[in-house]
Amino acid sequence: MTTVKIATWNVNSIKARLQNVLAWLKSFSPDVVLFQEIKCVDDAFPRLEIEDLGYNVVTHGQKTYNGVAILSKSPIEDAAPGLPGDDGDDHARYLEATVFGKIRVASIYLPNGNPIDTPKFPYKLAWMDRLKAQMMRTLSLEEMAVFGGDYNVIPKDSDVYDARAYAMDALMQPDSRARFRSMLHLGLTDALRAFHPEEHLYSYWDYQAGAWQKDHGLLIDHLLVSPQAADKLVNSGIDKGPRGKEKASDHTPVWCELEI
DNA sequence: ATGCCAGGTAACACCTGA
Repeated sequence: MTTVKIATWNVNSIKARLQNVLAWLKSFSPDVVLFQEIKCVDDAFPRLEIEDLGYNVVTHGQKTYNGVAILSKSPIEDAAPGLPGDDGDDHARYLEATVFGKIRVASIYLPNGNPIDTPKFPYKLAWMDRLKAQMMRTLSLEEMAVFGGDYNVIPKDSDVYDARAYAMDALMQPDSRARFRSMLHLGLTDALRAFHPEEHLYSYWDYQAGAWQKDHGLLIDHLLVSPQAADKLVNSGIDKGPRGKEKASDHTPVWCELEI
């Protein structure tokens, strides 16, 4: 039996976060990592520093904005950047690959969608439709799959410190939530919730207004796993450690473990 | 009602984020 620990983390710039990331990789020792918002082109990714810690690396980068990456202590096979159907969409928000020879993982940076009265919101919803279509294709393989990332969706009112404060926010609009639920209805399991049903667990705290100190957070980073992966789930959690460090990202890692 | 903070780019201001 092999235990595979898979974590997702929106690092808010890999270059600004490199020392925090290296320290976390050493101490937490995840086997697979899904990064979002690396905010750099592929050639600028600090690949050597991370490879020195025993990881293989694939990136789907972009200048200044977005950008996703996958790390694995195993070889990484069949990496596929981008979502089918996003012709003309130059946002680097999706990367899928196979790790440990048999687990298909995706690093997802779903569009934020604010403000909701601008084209950004319908862009978010259309992107969610394309993501769901890709999930269906991958699920049709009937293998272990983990779709992790910054979904930019607050699934329930109890996943935010003050639902009223976010009522008009794209992260908790009924249209956003319905699409998130429809992904679960494909047969995906929310890996965090499989072990942690408790309310007011967060993965993001704004830099502003002392949100971290007041625990004014949001739960927007999620790991959705296929039935074949759900059968192998043994644990999950949120590692709040990195959010409390100097020069922290505003997100903290969410993780799960599979016994394969 | 607005800005608060942080990062990137490019320039000493503006965009984006959630």
